[in-house]
Amino acid sequence: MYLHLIFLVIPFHFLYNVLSRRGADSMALYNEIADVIEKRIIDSVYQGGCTLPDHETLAKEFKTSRPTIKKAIDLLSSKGLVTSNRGKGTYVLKIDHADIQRAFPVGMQSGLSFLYDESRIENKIIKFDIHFPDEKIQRKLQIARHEAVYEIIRFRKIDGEPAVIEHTFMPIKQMPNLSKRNVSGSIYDYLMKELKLEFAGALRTIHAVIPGEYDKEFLKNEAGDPLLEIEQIVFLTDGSPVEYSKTRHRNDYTIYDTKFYHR
Amino acid sequence: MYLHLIFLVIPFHFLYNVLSRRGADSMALYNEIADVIEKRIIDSVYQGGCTLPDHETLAKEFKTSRPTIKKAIDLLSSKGLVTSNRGKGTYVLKIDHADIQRAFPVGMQSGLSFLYDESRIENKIIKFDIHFPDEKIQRKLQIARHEAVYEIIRFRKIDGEPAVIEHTFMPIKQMPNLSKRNVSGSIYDYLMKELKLEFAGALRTIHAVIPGEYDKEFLKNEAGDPLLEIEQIVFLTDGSPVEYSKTRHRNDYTIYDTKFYHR
DNA sequence: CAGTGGTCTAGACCACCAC
DNA sequence: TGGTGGTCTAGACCACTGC
Repeated sequence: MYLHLIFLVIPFHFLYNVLSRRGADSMALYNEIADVIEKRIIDSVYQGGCTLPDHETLAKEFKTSRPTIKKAIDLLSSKGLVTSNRGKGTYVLKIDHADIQRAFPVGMQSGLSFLYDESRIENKIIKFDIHFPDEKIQRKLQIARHEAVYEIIRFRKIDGEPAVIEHTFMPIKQMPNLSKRNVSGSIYDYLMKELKLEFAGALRTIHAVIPGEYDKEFLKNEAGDPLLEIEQIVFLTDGSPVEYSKTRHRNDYTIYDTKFYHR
Repeated sequence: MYLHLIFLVIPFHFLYNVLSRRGADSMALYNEIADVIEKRIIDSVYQGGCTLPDHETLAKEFKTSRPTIKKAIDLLSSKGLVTSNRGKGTYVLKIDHADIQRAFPVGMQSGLSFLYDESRIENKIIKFDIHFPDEKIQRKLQIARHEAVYEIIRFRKIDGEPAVIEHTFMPIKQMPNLSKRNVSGSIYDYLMKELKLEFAGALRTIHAVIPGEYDKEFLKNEAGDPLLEIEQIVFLTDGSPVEYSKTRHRNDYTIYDTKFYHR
């Protein structure tokens, strides 16, 4: 009888965790729940302009706690799918599904290697150099003037069509043996798979620019056709900058790169 | 003796909440903590490339729980100030303070009213019209073809210098009495203060465009000088779109509008 | 007043890292 | 093995909304 009582006292969440252990590679519960709710929104189970079920109800349905449901909904809110109002409920945004944003992958510069199959991309190296950084590069990469950097200019085509020009500075200390060969494919493939570097994020600034000589020569840019330039600093998970670059895009290839939801 | 024991059993967090009640207008605790930590980063109390104290330590310092500290750190992480690594710690990004991102205010189109004092902005209304929406506008604003919209084209100067041209569509149902007078100042001032509309967020797309006739005429744009166009759908807190617009910026005025941190 | 989302707690278990 | 961040719980109190 005594043992029986003790057994009943084991908390439910312990049993839950043991029975349906979240594996190493599996997503967090709040992530899975967010995905399910997102699918329901896309399938119009929850329709634009209507409210989601309240936290309590969702918590019961997914057999979890309110804070976990809250976190899932916060994710959807940051993606621009729903908006929460204290006292009123969480509304689904009315938006054409074709307009729902696509993520811009971190640390992939133009993101070409992410958006297109490797075989469709063609790289041409215009410059590959090592030298000491000027003041601006020192500041952007937070390095001293005696710490050398690679300077790389690459020109990339998609399906034979001119797409982007990248102008990149990277400190040599994090990748002492970078070669022209590494650079001829996806630099980030090399940095991630070979050097096992891990990326924290990227700070990006976007502007329109007047085509210069390189642009006209390589992008086959019509005179007066504007280019979109993305300037970025990419950071590693230890907080240090690993790249400062400017990437010039022909306008028709940039649409997926520049969609954001702002709260 | 019995009463004494009961008294000790009152949970600490209850006492804490009663003693230092978070007021109606005051920020959430995790927000205040994030601000304190951000200030320490800016003051180099926590330096770029170094780790923050661990969650436990911070929780003790701020007399709060670990999840609250975690939420504060997540905020800083999404702003691009720190990056967290399981097993290793939370690192401060090495970045020049001048580069730290500025927020782009929601629902303010170009954000001019936010960035500049009202007195420095000059508005000229080029078009103010009511008509039925074409298919694209129906889709962007998620309305039926019989629901009329305002079409507004405005040209704005800062300190006498041409800055932006806005081309805006708004459903009349949410603002039946919009007049040319409301539009001559900040539209959002009117929508927020008079109509008490509340905004959830904005979905934005950015691209470079070739100057058209309006642009050349009003922005005094040099031939071939590119413009940055921000296309956006703005949403209310009930999930309905309230604006679809395209805003063309002269490049030199856009720098603060287009800075983002991506994880 | 009931119902909603927003916040916070105290503690637990986990995965991952470095030693 | 000890320390880190990541996740989750069960429950609590709050502010805000709308009846």
